[in-house]
Amino acid sequence: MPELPEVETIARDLRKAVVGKRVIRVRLSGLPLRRPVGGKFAQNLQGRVIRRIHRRGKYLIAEMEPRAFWLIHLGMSGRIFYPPPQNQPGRHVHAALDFSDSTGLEFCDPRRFGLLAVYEVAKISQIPEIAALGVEPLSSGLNRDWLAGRLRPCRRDLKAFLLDQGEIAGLGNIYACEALFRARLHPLRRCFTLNREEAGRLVCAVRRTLGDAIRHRGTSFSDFRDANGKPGDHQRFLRVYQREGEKCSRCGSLIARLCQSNRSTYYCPGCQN
DNA sequence: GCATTACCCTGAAAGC
DNA sequence: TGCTTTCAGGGTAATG
Repeated sequence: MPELPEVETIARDLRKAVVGKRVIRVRLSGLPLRRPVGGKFAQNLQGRVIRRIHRRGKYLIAEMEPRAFWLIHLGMSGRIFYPPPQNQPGRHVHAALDFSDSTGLEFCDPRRFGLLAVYEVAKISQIPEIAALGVEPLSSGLNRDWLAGRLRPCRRDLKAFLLDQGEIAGLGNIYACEALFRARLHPLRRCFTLNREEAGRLVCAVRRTLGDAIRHRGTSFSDFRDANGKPGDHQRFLRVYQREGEKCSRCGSLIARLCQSNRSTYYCPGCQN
């Protein structure tokens, strides 16, 4: 399930691989993703050259020339193959691009929660999905003062806040759980109850959790693979996620699980409060 | 206006 | 062995 570290890993791979390539053909499955991917999508990509690859939150953005932006969200199970696998026809391939140098790229998404779109706008910030995103967690915008200010009027619990892409862009279930563990904060704590010191702890925890995961090229359970088809390595370093019943590495209590917003939250009842 | 819930989807795992 | 059920979760619309 691609969150910020997984998307960043793919963005870094693609920067080396596809910048400068011209799209000459786009084939679509015709099946809808989060939104239908129409023929206009293919028309808008064909003939354009990939100039830069950006990441914002969990979105990949290919900056095209003449000016347009190709927006990609991997959803739950989206994968990008560069180059596409040779030996087997890809199942669940929803977009296949051919480049002018005879290479190609495929977007595959079994669960179809992903998103593909092209926007002919002047700036990335004019893309509606991007404009709706909150602070980038690895930027200076995420700091103790900013977070304390956002938490003060908020009555939600911390986990829901961390998952809100309009607040902090890029955290999903895995890294929200891990960051709360690292910050020693209980996922059910109401946001407004945090003091400045705790807000500062959470900022550090989010940054370090994401930074470590990027260094390990993301977390792979079943779905995530980088652009070359290789799994990430960070699952070996998770301290609470999917470790229900195991001993906490910090205090020895047993890791517990609860259900929040229909998602599993893993935490240590001994040292998160 | 804010917070919560239901829904979309398919593969993997569990249960029978 | 094979079928059915359950679970996983990102984003969004609907609901409270």
